Parts: sequence; C-alpha cells; structure tokens
Amino acid sequence: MASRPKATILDIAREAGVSKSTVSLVLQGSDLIRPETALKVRKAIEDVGYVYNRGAANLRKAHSNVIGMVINDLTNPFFAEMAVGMERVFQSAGIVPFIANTAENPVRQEEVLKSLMEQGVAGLIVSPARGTTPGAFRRIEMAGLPIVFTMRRLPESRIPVIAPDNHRGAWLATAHLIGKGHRRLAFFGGSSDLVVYHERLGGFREACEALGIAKRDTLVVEGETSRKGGIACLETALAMADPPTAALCFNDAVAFGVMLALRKRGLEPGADFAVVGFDDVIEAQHYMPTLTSVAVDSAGLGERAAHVMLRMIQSRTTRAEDHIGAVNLVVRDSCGPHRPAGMGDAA
Amino acid sequence: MASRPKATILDIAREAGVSKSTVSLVLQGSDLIRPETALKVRKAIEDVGYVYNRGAANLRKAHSNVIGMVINDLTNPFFAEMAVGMERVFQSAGIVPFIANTAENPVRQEEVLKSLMEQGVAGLIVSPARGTTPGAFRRIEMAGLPIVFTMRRLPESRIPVIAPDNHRGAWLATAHLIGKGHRRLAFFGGSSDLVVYHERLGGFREACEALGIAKRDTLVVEGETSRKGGIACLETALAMADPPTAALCFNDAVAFGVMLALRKRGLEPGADFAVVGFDDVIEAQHYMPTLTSVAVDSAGLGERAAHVMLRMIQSRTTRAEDHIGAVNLVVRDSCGPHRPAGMGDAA
DNA sequence: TTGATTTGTTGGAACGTTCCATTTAATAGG
DNA sequence: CCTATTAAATGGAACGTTCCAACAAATCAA
Repeated sequence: MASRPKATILDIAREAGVSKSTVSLVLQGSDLIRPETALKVRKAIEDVGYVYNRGAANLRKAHSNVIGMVINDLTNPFFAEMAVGMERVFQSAGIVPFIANTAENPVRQEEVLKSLMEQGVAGLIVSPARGTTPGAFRRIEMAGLPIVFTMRRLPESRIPVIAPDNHRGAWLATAHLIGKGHRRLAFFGGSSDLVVYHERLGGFREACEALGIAKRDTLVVEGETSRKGGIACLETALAMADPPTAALCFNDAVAFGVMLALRKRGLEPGADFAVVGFDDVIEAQHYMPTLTSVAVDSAGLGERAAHVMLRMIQSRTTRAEDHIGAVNLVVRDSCGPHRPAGMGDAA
Repeated sequence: MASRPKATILDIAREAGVSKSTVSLVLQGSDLIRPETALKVRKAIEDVGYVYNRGAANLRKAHSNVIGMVINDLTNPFFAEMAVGMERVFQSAGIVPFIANTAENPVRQEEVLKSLMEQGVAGLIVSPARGTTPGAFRRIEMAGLPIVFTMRRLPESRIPVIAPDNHRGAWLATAHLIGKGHRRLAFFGGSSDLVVYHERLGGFREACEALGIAKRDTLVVEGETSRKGGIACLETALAMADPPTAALCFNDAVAFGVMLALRKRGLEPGADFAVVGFDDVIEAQHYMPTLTSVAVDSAGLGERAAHVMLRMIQSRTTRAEDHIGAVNLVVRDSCGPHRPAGMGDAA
C-alpha cells in the first residue's frame, strides 16, 4: 500500500508551477527567491510529501552532514556518556552523528566502516575494536576522510587520538593505594594488545617504583574488561601465595566484578581489600561501597573529539593534534575510610 | 593533503582496461563475468583505493542496506542491550543498523528522523521520545517506509509495536509485594504522557484491587525515569502522612534511585522498604541489595523487532502485527527475605 | 558453410540533485 | 525612449551508479 513512486524536486516544481532550479534554491534557503514564491514552493513540498534525497545531492556537492561514530562496546556506559557529549556539539553544528557498534569484533568493524564510508559520511570518530589490524584504516586515510580515534590508539598509526591521561590516572590511583598503607598491590584486567593497557599499567608500575614498592610485591593479572573479567582476576589473585591487599582495576567494570567477587567470599571491599576503578562511570557513585575511581570526563572527551572533527572537516585536513584529557581521582569508599567523613567528595 | 578527486567506477574501468558496466557487474558479484576479468578488476579497485558510492547507486535501485534505529535514551543500558540483540539478526541479513539518540527531545528526534530518511534508510526502528506529537511520523508513513516502534507506543498510531507485556509485568510485581505482606504500596516514576506508564500503572492498580488493597492505601508519584527521579519519588512518599512500605518502580533506574535515597536516610532496602524495578538491566543483579525486577528480555525484543523489520522490508509492506513479549519477575533481595516480614513502621 | 545459440562485454539512458550560464522582467539613469 | 542594472527564475550539463538492449566472438547444429 501507499508507496507512490516517491516525489522528486520535479514533482514539486510542477505542483508549484516553477522550475526545478527554483525548488532547489528554496530547499537551500537561498534569498534569491521571492518570499511569496518560496512560500508557494514550501506548500507544494508539504503537499506531495517530499523527502529530500541526500544521496543525489551529494553526487554533486559531496558535502554530507553526517559523521559516523564507531564504538567497540555500546553496552559500556562510558561510551554512551561520551556519545552524549559529542552529540551536544554536533547538534549545534547541524551535523548528525550515526552510531554503530562493533562489539569488539574487527570483522564487524570492517563492515561497519565500509558501510559508513559508502554512505558518504563527512568524518569518522572511532574507538577501535580490540585486535584491529594495523592496516584497517589505510583505505580511509587514502580516501582523505577525516578520522579521529577516541580512547584507544593503534600502535603505529598517525591518526589523531583523543584520550584521557591514562598514565597519570593510574599513577594517582596507585599512589592513593600506597598512601593508604598497602604494600602488596595488583593491577587487574585488560590485555596487552591494547595500547591503553600499557599506559595504565605503566602508570601503576612507575608509581610503585617511585614510592618504594618492590616489583615482586606487585601482581599483574590480565583479563576481560568486564565484570566477569574482574571476578576472574580476583580469584586468581587470592589463590596466590602472598596475595595483594589492594588493586587498581583496568576500568570500572572490572572493579565492579572484583567487589562482587570479594563479597561472594565474605570479604568487604574497602575494609578487607581496597579497589580503585578507572573511568568513573555513573554507577561508580551508586555502588556499595561507592567506588573510588579515576574520573576521565567522558562527556568532555566526547565534546573534544567532536570539536577536533569539526575543525578537520572545515579546514579539510586529515591531520590534527592528539588531545590528552585531564583526569582526577575521585575518592570514595572502596579503599576504606579515609579519615572521618565530612570533607569527603563522594557525593 | 591526499584528497585526490575520488576514484569512480570509470577510473577502475580505465585502469583495468574494461568498460564501466563490467566493473559494475564485478562489484555486484555477478557470475556473468569471466573470473580472470573479475580478478583484474578487483585488483584495479584495490589499486585506486576506490570507495563505493551508495548514494549514486540508490539513485537507480533504491535498495539501501541500512536501517535506522532511533532511541530516546542511549544512556539507559536497556537500549544498548536491545541494540545488541538487533544487531545480531541484522548482521546475518547483511544490513547495517545506524543508531541515533534523541535524548528524549522531540525536536532532536525530528532532525534525526529527517536525516535518516534523507539518507535513504530501508526502515526505521524507533523508541519515540517523550512528548512526541501524534503527527510526527505522518511523513514517514506517507513515504511508505517500514517503521516499527519499540517499547513505547503512540496514543492513536497504527504503527506496529514491539514491547514487553507491561500490564502483566506490573501485575506480577505488585502481587509479589502484596504477597510479602505489604499493605500500603506506591508506584514510583514515569509520567502520564507515556502509554507505557498507563500500562504499568494499570497492572499495578488492578493487582491492588484484585488482591484487596484499597485505593486509598495506594500512592502514585510521577517522576523522571532516572535515578534522580527515583530519589525524588522516595522523598515525596516518605513525607506523606501514612507512607507506603513498598514500591513498584517504573524502571530499574528509578528503583536504583529509590534504594539510594533509602540508604541516605539510613533505611535498608529490602528490610525497611521493599522495592521492585522494571526491565531487569544487568546492573540489577549487581546492586546491593540485588534488585527484584521484571525481566523483559531486552535483547530478545531487539531481535524480534529486527525480524519484524526484515519481514516488512522483504514483503514491502508497511503493516505488521504488534508483538507483546513475555515478562517474568526475577526475585532477588530488594524486597527482603522470603518470609512475610515485619511491615508497618516506616519512618 | 550458414545460421542459431551461448558467453562476455559494452554503450547509453536513466536516477534526483546542484550550479553555472542564461533568460526574462522590472527598475533606474540618461 | 533607449540602455544599464538589478532581481528573479530557468534550462541543461554534470555527478557515479545500474540496467537494458545491443554487440562481438566463440561454439554448436544442420
């Protein structure tokens, strides 16, 4: 039913008794058209139920108003927060972000990128899936399409990156744990095929060294970056001879998993074992106990990425500087009481 | 830099020494082409860094392989879970879903829908923003574009809906609370401009009536469908003369807010006040206490929606039947231990 | 040999826009 | 009254694909 053969600009022209060029001008809001004519045209547009065909338009002007946002894990609230930040700035620039999920699957990522490019997006904001091959973005770069990475960076690539200061964040968190008196520390979750992993782990290691924790009192357990991964990490750690008493987790999801596993063993997070997360997703302040975490300002990073992208599009360049976002440690309850509450920040 | 004037099918033809028609055939994987020719062409494609222009193609065949998914709140994990379900089925059908967020803003929704249509999507899966005007989808229907609603339905619309059995879910949850011995019940969160709200509230009311709770022992507090909304609802309720001892919440986010607010007042969710959520997002099983909630099988609903959409596209119809998904109550700890515990004395 | 058939390949006309160059109409200057 | 100037509207040639009708070469039937 319905499905008449789709109105075009010519149908409108006929309906309004003008030429297609006039209609086109009206559609673009040109002031070369007499207001009354424009009105007549707009009415016709409404009448025939016209929908603009951007594909056809792009054929001539190649100036799409959509950018693609490719995310490795949509179910991580972190990315949703970031997306919201981006949308804020894109909206006011009249451009629409389409989001696509790769579910951490490089093959899927390839498909999604292909589709987005074919669709003629003006730019790409990507958080690459784990295991992305180095050459995966060559075609996009060759096409001269603006692209920025968020959160993750690829080993050799020259593509600009917007990411938090992972090194410093990990350093701060580790120092906090040591300041609490812990002497046997662990780093939980993540895997070494991620550059971020090395950054965070590096911060952890340096802080340990600088603050006098011997390397042999330090434990690193790789694992999935999810609650499940966190649970597994804790199990592994507690099975060791001289188990750690505190852990910095690769991200909040892992931290939640760790706390969960502690509870299941009858241990109290904070009192019996200190845990710090990374990302400071909204849930962090709602957990029991509330989670001390490295806040990375996800929405802010999203906004920043969007701005960088806009600038790249405007100046039609494919280069831009990296941007390392400030981080700060939000101290809550998951590392035990830190003095009488009162001037705490855990809101 | 870079940005050579973009290779087209003709450049490939020249490079490979064949005609553009041949290239086109190769791109479509036609078996009318001699394998060695195809190989030659594919090599040329690689060499010139060609990217297919789907806009141009659609000009002729109008057969896009993307569908748009428009959701009202990307930060609600519920939708992420649903999106993942959809993606699963779409992927195997070779179609790519693009997700766009409306942030519960009808104006934004309008823009997003417009953009998606202009882009020539093959169909639309929409969870309408609150306050969507009745006519918002007229143009889409006029265009004969397949569209299905998820989760929410519009008052008068004939657009097919995929949603959980809200009425029954609320009924079950309410019955559970009453079975626990509660006699003064509240319904927290949501607002009456949502059809879902009336469905859930309806289930709540009917259960109360059927199980002998007088209407005056029943409290309904509208509010935002977020943690913040939940907090506000609880404050309001506890300020009443004869406060309720249990609440069914519009969704899990509200329930989390309520539990939070209880804690802040020194009350223990489950023991001092029972709360039930709706949606059963993953977090529900990780909270302290774990949240009793109505599981709606979000991923399953996503899959179902995707299937319906595929069928609509194939049979090029714009009609389909509603689908009401089964629900079931997942009992956890937020309503207290299983014995008919002490009620009464709140606040 | 000749015509018919099959197998690969190809030119050209769409598709719905934009935009340049032009035309037409109206206004002003002399 | 004629010519410049300005304002408003227009025709037509792109843009990068698909697909139909047509073609050439090779194979087959007689």
